[in-house]
Amino acid sequence: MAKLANLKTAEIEKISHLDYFNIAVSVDCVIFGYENKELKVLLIKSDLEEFTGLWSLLGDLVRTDEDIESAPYRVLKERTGMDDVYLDQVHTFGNIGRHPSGRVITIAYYSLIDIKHHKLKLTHNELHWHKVNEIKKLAFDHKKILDRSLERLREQVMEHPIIFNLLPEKFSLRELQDLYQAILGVGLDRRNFRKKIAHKDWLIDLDEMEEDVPHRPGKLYKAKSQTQKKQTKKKTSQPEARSLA
Amino acid sequence: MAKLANLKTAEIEKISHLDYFNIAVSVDCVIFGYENKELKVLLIKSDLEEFTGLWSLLGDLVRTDEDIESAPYRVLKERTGMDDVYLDQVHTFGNIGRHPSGRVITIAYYSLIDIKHHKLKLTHNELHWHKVNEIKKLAFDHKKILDRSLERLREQVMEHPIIFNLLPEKFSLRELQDLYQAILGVGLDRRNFRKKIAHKDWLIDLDEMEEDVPHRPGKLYKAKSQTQKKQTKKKTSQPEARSLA
DNA sequence: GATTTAATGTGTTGTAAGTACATATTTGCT
DNA sequence: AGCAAATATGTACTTACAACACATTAAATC
Repeated sequence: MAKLANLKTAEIEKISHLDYFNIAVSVDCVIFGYENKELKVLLIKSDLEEFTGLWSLLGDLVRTDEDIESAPYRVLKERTGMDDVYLDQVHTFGNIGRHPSGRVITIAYYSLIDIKHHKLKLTHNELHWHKVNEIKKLAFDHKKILDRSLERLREQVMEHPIIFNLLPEKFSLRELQDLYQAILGVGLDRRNFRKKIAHKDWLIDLDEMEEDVPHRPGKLYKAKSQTQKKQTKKKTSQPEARSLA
Repeated sequence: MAKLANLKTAEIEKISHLDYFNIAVSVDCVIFGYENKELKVLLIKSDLEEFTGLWSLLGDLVRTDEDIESAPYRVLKERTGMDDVYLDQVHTFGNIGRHPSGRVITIAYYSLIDIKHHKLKLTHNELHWHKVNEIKKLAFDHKKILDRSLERLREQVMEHPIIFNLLPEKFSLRELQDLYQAILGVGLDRRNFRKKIAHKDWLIDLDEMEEDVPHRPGKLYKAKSQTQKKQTKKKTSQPEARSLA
């Protein structure tokens, strides 16, 4: 372990192994779900004395033999049993004092899963879904991580077809709109919303109707897969003057 | 160092210190500059045998007694002598094999500095500015880091007044447009560009003119500071239905 | 079976932003 | 004086966004 990064060699060799291998690396997952028109996040009771009574995100130390991208998948798999999940790296947090037991930096990921579809072991774990809106305080710096992740989700959800990971396979436009509203925290005009979604080329009309609803049933849609995209589009937009907005 | 992250206590205690403190943490800085209508990045000759002849980003291991956000500032200060720089975290890279000497994950930052304004010790360091467009290969996974940082810069530069960090204090609209074009890699219509910039409330008209240019001189502007923003604006837009575009 | 309720499913119109494009003006240079 | 190379600004067309109204459908109730 002679040379690391871009330090000059002489500089490095004065440094013992332990001087630099003193930072632990963890991942934390902000697992979003959606239920009853509310955005939720999966939390676990903190097992640290310093944080008794507080909830925290699901995380784990990164193993020395796994890519960091693999770590959040492993956490998700272990905790929810799901392994085909949407995951996106948000930010890395590493202030000196963020972990009471030592120097631990954490790489935050957010994940979108369909609450109904997973099989949590909610019983023996102290694992619960919490309404995002009602969370005031979390263990560690996890509230800050949550806030940042929600901010990122709000940015992403506008431009990328990821929101469907929070819904069952078939859904109506009303359900989709309710979900957008829950995430963005605003009300949307139904007619404008539908127009905007319609020309995004994200949906497939299933020619099926909602059932067991106490009103006129709406049409059901499912998300178009990546490969199904842009088949109806006339041409690919060629590189031209990009907007500055 | 008994309990870490959210592992169950029993699980933790089987694990020795060295099992988990085996990952080193570094930061790498993608330092962007602008010169001769071209976007450039500051690189150093790699001092690793595996990468002889290749260039790499400026980086260093994170010290155990500094916040991770402080590390890139330290690197910038050491290498360029500048300490009032724009820095933004981009992404954390941590594949197992990314560093030939051991397990090192790196947190990437990009920085925007005014090439003319800093005082590099370009002589005794093997430090040089490279045109971003012409970079094909770098040491480590630094090409991937560069690509990702440029992508982020392109996103940010549209919506936030950060581009001015690449320019001298006073600049003309043509210089600004050239810079946008260099970053975005596209041509922009001069008249539309000016209109768009004009209503962004980012500039102060200095009532000065360019000098020593071999053509009609343009007006000079400087960037409006954050506190000077929105004074001319009529009202703050209140929370309403957010766009989905 | 007629009425009420609570949704779905369009359509229109005004405004703001984006795009393409043309002409006159100012300075330095020869 | 005339040319070269920019600045500076305006207009018409088109597309996206926001606000808003009405007819339709199915289930539940009377």
